[in-house]
Amino acid sequence: MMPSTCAVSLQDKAAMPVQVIDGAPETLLPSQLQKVDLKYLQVGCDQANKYFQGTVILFYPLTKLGNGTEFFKILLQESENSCSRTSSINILFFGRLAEDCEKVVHQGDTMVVAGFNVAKSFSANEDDQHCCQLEVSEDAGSNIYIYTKPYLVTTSETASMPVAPKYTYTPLNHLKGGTIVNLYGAVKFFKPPYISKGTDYCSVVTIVDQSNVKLTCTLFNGNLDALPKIYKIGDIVRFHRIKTQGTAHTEHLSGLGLQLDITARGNKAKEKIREYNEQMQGITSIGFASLTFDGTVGAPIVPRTSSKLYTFTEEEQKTIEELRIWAASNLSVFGPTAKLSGVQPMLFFDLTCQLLGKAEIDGSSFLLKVWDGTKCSYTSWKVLVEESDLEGDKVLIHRLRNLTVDILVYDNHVQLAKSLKVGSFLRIYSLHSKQASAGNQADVSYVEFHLHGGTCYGRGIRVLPENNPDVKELKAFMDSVILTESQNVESTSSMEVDGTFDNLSYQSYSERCQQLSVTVLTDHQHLDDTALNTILKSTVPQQYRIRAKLRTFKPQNLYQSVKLYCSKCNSLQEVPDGDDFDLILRDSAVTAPNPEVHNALWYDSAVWDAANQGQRKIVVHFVKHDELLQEPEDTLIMVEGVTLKEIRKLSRRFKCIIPVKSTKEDLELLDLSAPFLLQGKIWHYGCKQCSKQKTIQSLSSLAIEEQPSWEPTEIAKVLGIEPLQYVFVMKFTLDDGTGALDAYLFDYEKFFQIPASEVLTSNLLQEKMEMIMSMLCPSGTKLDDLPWLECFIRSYNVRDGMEQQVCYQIFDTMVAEDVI
DNA sequence: GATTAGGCTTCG
Repeated sequence: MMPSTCAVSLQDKAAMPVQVIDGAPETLLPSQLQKVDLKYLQVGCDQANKYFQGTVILFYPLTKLGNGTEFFKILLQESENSCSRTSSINILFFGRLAEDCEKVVHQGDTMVVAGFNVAKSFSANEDDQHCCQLEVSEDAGSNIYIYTKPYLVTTSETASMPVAPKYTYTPLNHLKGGTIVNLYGAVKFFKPPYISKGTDYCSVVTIVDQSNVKLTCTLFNGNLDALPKIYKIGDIVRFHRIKTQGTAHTEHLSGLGLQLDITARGNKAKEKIREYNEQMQGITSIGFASLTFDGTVGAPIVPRTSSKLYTFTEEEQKTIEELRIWAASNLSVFGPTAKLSGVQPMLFFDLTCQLLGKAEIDGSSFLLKVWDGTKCSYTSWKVLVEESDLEGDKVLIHRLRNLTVDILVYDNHVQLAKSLKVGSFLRIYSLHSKQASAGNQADVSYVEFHLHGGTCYGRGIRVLPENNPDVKELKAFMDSVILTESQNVESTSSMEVDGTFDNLSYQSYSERCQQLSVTVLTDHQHLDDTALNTILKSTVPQQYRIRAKLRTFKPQNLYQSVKLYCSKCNSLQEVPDGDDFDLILRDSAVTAPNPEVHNALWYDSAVWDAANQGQRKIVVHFVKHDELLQEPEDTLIMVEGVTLKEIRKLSRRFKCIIPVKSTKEDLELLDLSAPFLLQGKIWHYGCKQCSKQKTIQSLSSLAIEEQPSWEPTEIAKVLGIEPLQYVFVMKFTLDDGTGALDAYLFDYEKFFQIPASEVLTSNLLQEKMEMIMSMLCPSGTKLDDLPWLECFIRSYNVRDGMEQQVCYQIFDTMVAEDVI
């Protein structure tokens, strides 16, 4: 190959059909050669001494024809756009020329084709492609000159390249339909790239320039990066090779020899060419390229592009700055951006944020957990999601839970949302902050964040690069937030007992806290914690997972926490103490036993004289089974005339004891202030309000059963008694630093793993419960040093006369096993 | 190898 100098004539190089020359084409071409204009190119014209010059837009793979001849095809765009609607033409290479050319040609090269045949094109189906094609081969004496990128220079090369770019830019008021043009404009409106229903990404961009004429461009590309990187209204764009379609279009068809061609392609083609909405529009055509610049006046002029090669001159810098200045005063660039702290309900706004977590909700909705370093001034909703479905750093999400908002994106945005990487910075356009409040609590409202389906108003999501100035600013702010936050964590951790936390990461600290939780959830583990202040502001009823400390509890005397509860009338009552029972027993002992009711079919009766107690007689009725007495430990007895001391003694021996007294006709239960059944240390009471007592004879139905189990519930049932249940009722004052609330614990056995029915009669169980409470809430301890409790609570309304009150109840929670 | 969308807020 010849050295790349300019002082070489074409004739000297004629022996080499494909030449690569590093220089400007005009300086090398002999004067006798005439440049042809596509406008005047026709089949049959004499093409001797003619050459065509264009830019390589596209080339196809080298192939072999049926006869074995090498074949290569490129698309050349006329270097100086003649404003005709045909600006490009196919060049077909045959034989050695095809091979040689394929080896050296690059997209963007300028090519001069001399010595060609003109033939009718069978593949020119684009509106801007010429109906003819140029055929070149060695046999035809063709010469190809390739000028490597004389018009395409990078900014760094600008200084050393004396060749000025030849691009011309059409002002928007000078646009004609059906042309391929280069444009500058300020972005007045845009839709961030979204996945179209076809095969490409689509982005709609409306630009405007100093002529105040706007043009809406519909841009397609299979490669997301090839679409303009517009981040906000007011950005400046430069489009190369954009095709216009519009009103003036049909006028230009005449005289170009295209009318016939279109007719030949039928009505469908006509339909396609017809303008949309009688408006000029821009559309991507082959070779479309764009540069995007920040629209801020005075900001560095750094083009955003995926292309490594692009022209860029000082003159263009001037154009951009002029457009910036014009746009600043003529374009409303105040986008509806907002920080979370400034979010108002019922608003559409653009949010710049970082993605912390994501989760698929269903086919048409997707959850994004984001933050922007500020705290939403409204209570924002939390979308329930299985923890296992949530992608992201759960510790970080938990840590930033008060600064994080949940956004649901719908329909067409789901696919894009799925592809987002956790940690990336996003701008979410036209995000809807929707106020929601539930029913009777209109004053307690919260904000939901939706990115509705569709692309109206530019609704969509765009990933911002890390070097974006807004992202840089956001990151710096977030770093300061994290630092402040972690200092708070440090100060908390340094108070921890062993003092070894100080150098641990937040994650270790968090894990340690997790371990230190003295309670565990028995369900709902997948739910996120909700801050107490959020709960206090939220509608009722709802359920939450919380993490809080037990500041104090009531009653402090733990025996007072055990109550009797009727699940039928929801009443709670104190557990009568032994003295009450003793009095009732003494009272009933006054009534003499009735010997007439002794020894029935289903029980045997035995009478004793109470030692040293005068007239008092003790009667024990042994309930039989299958007409036989059972072993004492399986036996139900009914007793008359006993004292508390005696009945306790008996209850150690017999499985079940029913205290009774005699009437004239039968035996009957004592007053329901007394237990209707004693089983070991457990005394069973019935609800005075709900019980409808039946006769003692009803017990016989149980006695005849094959294996009478003497279950208290069954005994109660046949006797018409509504049994009361032992429950722990306590009030926990919980505090998580954001707020405090009183939550009731209403527990039969689960929370403490101690049956409420047994605790009053067991010193061991009482000690155990005291120990547990001293673990949950050690007395004389500062809040910071208290252990964490993981709890599940529900809110509910309680009507007290005219007043309605919100209450909270702990459930599905138990004391951790290692605490017990 | 054409098609996609064609600005103008919401089911959730």
